[in-house]
Amino acid sequence: MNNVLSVEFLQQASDVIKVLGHPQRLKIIEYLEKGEKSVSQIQEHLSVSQPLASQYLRHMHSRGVVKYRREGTTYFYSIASEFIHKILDCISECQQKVESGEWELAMFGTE
Amino acid sequence: MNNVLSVEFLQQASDVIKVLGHPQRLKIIEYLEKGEKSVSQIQEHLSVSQPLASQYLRHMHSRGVVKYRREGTTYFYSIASEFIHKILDCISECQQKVESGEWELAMFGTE
DNA sequence: ATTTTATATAAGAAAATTACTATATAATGG
DNA sequence: CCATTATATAGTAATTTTCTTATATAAAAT
Repeated sequence: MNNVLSVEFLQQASDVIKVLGHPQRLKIIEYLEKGEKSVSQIQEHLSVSQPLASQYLRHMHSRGVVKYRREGTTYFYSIASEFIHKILDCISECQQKVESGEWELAMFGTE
Repeated sequence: MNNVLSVEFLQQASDVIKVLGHPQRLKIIEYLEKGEKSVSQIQEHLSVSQPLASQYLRHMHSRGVVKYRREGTTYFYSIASEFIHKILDCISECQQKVESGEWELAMFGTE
């Protein structure tokens, strides 16, 4: 618990976390929690253009956040890492606390 | 658990998560887990210039990630949100799994 | 073979982030 | 009052990210 994060781990973890620090990509992750989805499903779910959806997924894939399975011309994407599941659990839990008024998320934010 | 994250929450959560998607800022958070620290302590811990440390902290403060307490000319920063504690727990836990070989963090990454 | 469907890739403009240098503020000690 | 200490703020160049438009690929259907 009091383990010091190594420099290497800090870098790797940041790269993965950065993927989630983006509303649309976070929404994709949340959507994929329900199970694998095709690019067009994801595209519709986000209401973005096809290349943008594809670009999101390529980006997420290159960071080890999602993986895919191909079936004909269709690509089914899914969450690649247990780490992502854990983080999303944590975020969902947080939302519940925030919605119940127990926590606040943005307390300052008057930059 | 199957709760859908709201658009508003997605945006807010992303803003907070984005703060952590940066090795130096993540290192600050980790350091602050031990308790409040002054700017100069943080500066030394990261080996960065004073303005850069201050800028990191201002940035983190504006996103509700850290708070501060003033004592004379010294500012003591600390973690502002339970959410951050939770996320860091999650990350630490992940590091342990990764170090033990149970998980992999970056599986693809051949962009 | 040609067209259609599903998705990937490329290239570039616009916007945001990052980190630097220089300067300002505010409390403290002499 | 002046110097010092601790930190904040401003301005800015360099880099990175983001999103758009245009084009390519590859399987499937006609």
